Amino acid sequence: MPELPEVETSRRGIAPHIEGKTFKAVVIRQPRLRWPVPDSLMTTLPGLKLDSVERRGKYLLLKTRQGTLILHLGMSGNLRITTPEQAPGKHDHVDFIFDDNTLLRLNDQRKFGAVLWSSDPVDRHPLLATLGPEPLSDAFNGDYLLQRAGKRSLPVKSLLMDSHIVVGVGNIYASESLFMAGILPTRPAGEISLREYLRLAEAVKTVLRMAIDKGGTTLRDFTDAQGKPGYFQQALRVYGRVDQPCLTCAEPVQQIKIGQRASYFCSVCQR
DNA sequence: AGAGGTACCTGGCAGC
DNA sequence: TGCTGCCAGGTACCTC
Repeated sequence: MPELPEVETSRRGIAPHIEGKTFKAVVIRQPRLRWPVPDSLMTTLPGLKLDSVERRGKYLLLKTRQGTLILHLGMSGNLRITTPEQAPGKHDHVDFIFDDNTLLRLNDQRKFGAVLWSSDPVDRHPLLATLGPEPLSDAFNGDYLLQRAGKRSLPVKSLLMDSHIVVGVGNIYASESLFMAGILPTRPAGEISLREYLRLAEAVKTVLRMAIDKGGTTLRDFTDAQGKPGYFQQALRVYGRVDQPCLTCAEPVQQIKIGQRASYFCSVCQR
């Protein structure tokens, strides 16, 4: 799925088309996503003005004065700006139609995504309240990582992918950031030095910023709001490159499983 | 508290 | 061709 750069690409793609417009109708073709899509959206949303499209971690927040529509793209979700004349495809589960007939369409083959409504302040929603800091904020830095790692024994890659530690870093960018920082993904989080965590925090920021600049990574089906793929996959240094030469030292890139997820690294460049 | 595994779902691919 | 098993960008929830 969409990790932070892909969600941010979606946000930037949809925002200019829908901000300031008023919801006219909601069509729910498939309510069985990660959690049931609430029926009440069909009566609650029409007539509400969308003030802004924001992002918290991998959640998109469509804010109105009366509450916030929370969208999550799961592993395979996509948002598309289109029109009601465009017939829905197989996995087009929910449509949001605005007063000028602009249509925001959620497609999600694997149905791990979510569409929820929060009438309370959205940062207090149970899914958002316990999230870690944004990786591109000053709150995320080497000192913070060292403090959160404590004496924990879990692999540093798993720490980085825990949204309660830091949001937005998924399986691709965890491998890429650890490569850039020169740290083995298997190292116990509690045994990593401040110096290394300072490097790691900077690497995470750099990798995410570069990926956002390229419109995200498209491995199979991620596209932006206009249906175009991202281009960061061309810049991946280790992810998906098992047995291919390391771009720094030519040693073959290795693949192992960490917490059931494929993890890629160079055993020479990362220590 | 922390670590590890399972579950949700669809579809593509390798291997037999 | 068809079956089986495995894999995929996430993450809440369960058990130990």
